[in-house]
Amino acid sequence: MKTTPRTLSGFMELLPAEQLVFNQILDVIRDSFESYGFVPLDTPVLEYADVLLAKAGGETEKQIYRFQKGDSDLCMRFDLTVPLSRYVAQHQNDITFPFRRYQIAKSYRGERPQKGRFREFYQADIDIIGNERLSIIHDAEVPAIMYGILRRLGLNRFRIKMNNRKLLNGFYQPLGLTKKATDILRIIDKFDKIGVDAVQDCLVDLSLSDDQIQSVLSFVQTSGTTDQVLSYLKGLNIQNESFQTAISELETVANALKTLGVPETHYQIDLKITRGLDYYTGTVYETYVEGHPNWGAICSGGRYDNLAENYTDRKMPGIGMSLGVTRFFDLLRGEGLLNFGKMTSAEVLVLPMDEDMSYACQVATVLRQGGIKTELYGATTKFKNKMNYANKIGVPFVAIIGEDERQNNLVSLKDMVSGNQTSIPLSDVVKFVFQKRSEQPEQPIILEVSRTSK
RNA sequence: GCGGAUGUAGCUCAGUUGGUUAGAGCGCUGGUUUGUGGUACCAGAUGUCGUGAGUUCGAGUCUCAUCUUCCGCCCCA
Repeated sequence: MKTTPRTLSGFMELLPAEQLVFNQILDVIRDSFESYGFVPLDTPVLEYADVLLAKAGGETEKQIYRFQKGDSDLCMRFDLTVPLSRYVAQHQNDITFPFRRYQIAKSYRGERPQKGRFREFYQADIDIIGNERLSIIHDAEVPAIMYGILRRLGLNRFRIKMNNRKLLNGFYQPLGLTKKATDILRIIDKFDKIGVDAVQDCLVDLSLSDDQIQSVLSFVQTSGTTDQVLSYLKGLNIQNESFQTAISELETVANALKTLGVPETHYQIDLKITRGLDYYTGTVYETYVEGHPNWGAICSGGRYDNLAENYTDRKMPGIGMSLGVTRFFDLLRGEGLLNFGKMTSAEVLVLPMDEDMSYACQVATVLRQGGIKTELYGATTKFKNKMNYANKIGVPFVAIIGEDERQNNLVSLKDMVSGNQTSIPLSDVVKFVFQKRSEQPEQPIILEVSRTSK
């Protein structure tokens, strides 16, 4: 009896064509992060349980993968932010602030798998950590990076929604709702999902007065352009330091976003955005893909005053955002919006006609040394099968190597899309491939999200 | 943790009130084509019907149990 090959539920595994696209996405993210001067970080998957759970509440403990090995009580990381705070606290004397790090890595949560929810998943995190203070400009810089990434991936119809936690604190205090603010925010967070009526019912259950409910509902439902929302907020005339600070911060961030290259069509102030329950203390973001409200936020984050408070007395404010890559990929794939095609990373497949491989090897070496990803076909089979292989893996060019080519130091290069075949001297083949490559338009990774969703 | 579904070929799925030999499309293999793939035509292979028990002359089909996967809820630090 053979063991049935299988993987754990909630652990994504991809076929070659998909994995290539997934890795392209990771490449774009990594390259974008580095273009803004972020440094890579790679913390361990396993950490001491008491370190990772220094702050955690009940739900975290339920979902975390935790086990004993010898006398050690170990946990698998459930996000990248807690390890970051540990890292920053541990190495604070060796780090130069503001510390800009990115980390693209897997995290683990033992929750019930569902659509777009995995037990092992990639997150792409960026954070900027300050020492005692951190400029508000970074609150605009971080979402600008995420905007750039999504655009580079080929996504156009999305919007980064933002809010400010100080605004919410400042709003609820004069209403006498400070104690209930956490519960209210949790309900408001579901607004787009459950609708205004259900929200109202929930607020009634919290025993808010009718006046309070009306105030809350009309506040969170305020929408419009950035300027409109800002003037609405100013017009409320709430004389509360927190509230006024928030307005000024939102205004600063909105203005800075423009100069950082994010068009107004792609961000907006949305007073329904709350993000989590504690932890965040200033700007908060959630990014939604238009036409896919059921996807939820694909990329979110915000500002926190005190990143490493569980590990050190030093106060380290930070701003960060996280893109859930596994989830994002899975949702895109489910809608058929990913551009799969190739099953190889090679640009050229060298196909020997006969069993004499020496010239074929030479051709492959020339191509590789010229910076062209090249695969050498080694199996002895009928020529038709070799071409069939080339077709299946989706390689753009095939270099056919036979008696004629060998005798004359030529390469017969076939363009697998057009079917055209050209005989080229070996010395020119690298230049020729570069030429062809530059003539082809770059394919977007994500196909335009244009269909209307139901 | 609570609730609802699902399981038949590699994949997506049909399969009648229980009836004798288990079906399609796609994919796969081979051929038409021995230095040229995609399209077309022809041929072929592939199943413990999730698993175990029960009812029955007879179970893919009905009953029970169990496992798997999926979808809501909770939660999302």
